[in-house]
Amino acid sequence: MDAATTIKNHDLRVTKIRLAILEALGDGHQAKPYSELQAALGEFDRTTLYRTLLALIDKGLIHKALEENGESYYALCGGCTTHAHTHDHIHFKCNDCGTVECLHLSNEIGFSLPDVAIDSLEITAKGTCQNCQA
Amino acid sequence: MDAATTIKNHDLRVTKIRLAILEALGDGHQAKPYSELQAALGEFDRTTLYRTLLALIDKGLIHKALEENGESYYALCGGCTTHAHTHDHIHFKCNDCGTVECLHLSNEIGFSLPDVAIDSLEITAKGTCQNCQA
DNA sequence: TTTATTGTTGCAACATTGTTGCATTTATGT
DNA sequence: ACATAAATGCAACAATGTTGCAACAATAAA
Repeated sequence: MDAATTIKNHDLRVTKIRLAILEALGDGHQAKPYSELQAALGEFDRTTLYRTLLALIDKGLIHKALEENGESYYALCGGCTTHAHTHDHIHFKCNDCGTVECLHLSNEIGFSLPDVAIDSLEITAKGTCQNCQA
Repeated sequence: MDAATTIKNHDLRVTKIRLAILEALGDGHQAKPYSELQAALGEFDRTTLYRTLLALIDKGLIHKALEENGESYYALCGGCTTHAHTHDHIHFKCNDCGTVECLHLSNEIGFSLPDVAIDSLEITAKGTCQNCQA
């Protein structure tokens, strides 16, 4: 399914910046920092980028993978999960190259905490990715 | 051990704002958002607060528990772990009251990812805390 | 294809947080 | 009490978040 169709299917109009953002987020398993999106989408107004990201998140096309040092990382939802907003994956950041990836978990993570009811989990692992391992 | 001694033991001079921050962070298992610290420490310059937080993190007295919506949450290290920067706990945020707590894990979380070497893990759980459960 | 309308965009403006440099003040050892 | 290195406060600027509003464009209907 192409990007335009995806956008339509999520109750959004097909516009230049929306196509551009989906294209900028690439193959879908890698999260891009805001600054990189801003640079790549320099032709559009900053506010428009801001609101478009909100809209895409709201409609379930993308998600905020993590926030680090005041910067947000965004990634496609489709690349990670079948159902939007069901993120059964973790985020991995390579300390060497800085790449942030959405990875599936082979095994379920199960643990419980006393006295609290857990709705959702966010897991960020840091280390060295395959490319950066000697 | 009182706050002043703790500060000294970490190679920092004992100053008003440092004592105030440690006091503001309270009993140690609860993380406070920056805005709350800023409000509580309004008598000090914003830059001083900023640099003091950096210093306390650097020396291992506090840690940044999580970042959410562009806001950082800080908590005492001592309340969570014996050794600074060894955070064998997760962060739990209550969706109702907004409280962020550092919680110990009774069981170890073990999982592996193919092709990457994991150095550290950050886990944030969201749900309902004991107080907010009907 | 033209029109209507509703969503979208760009601009201006302001708030908050992060960050650095520098002069002044303060904590601490001697 | 004094010297000195550390810590603070102030000014200034960058980046991101956020809102209002007028202009514009994507879509559906005529």
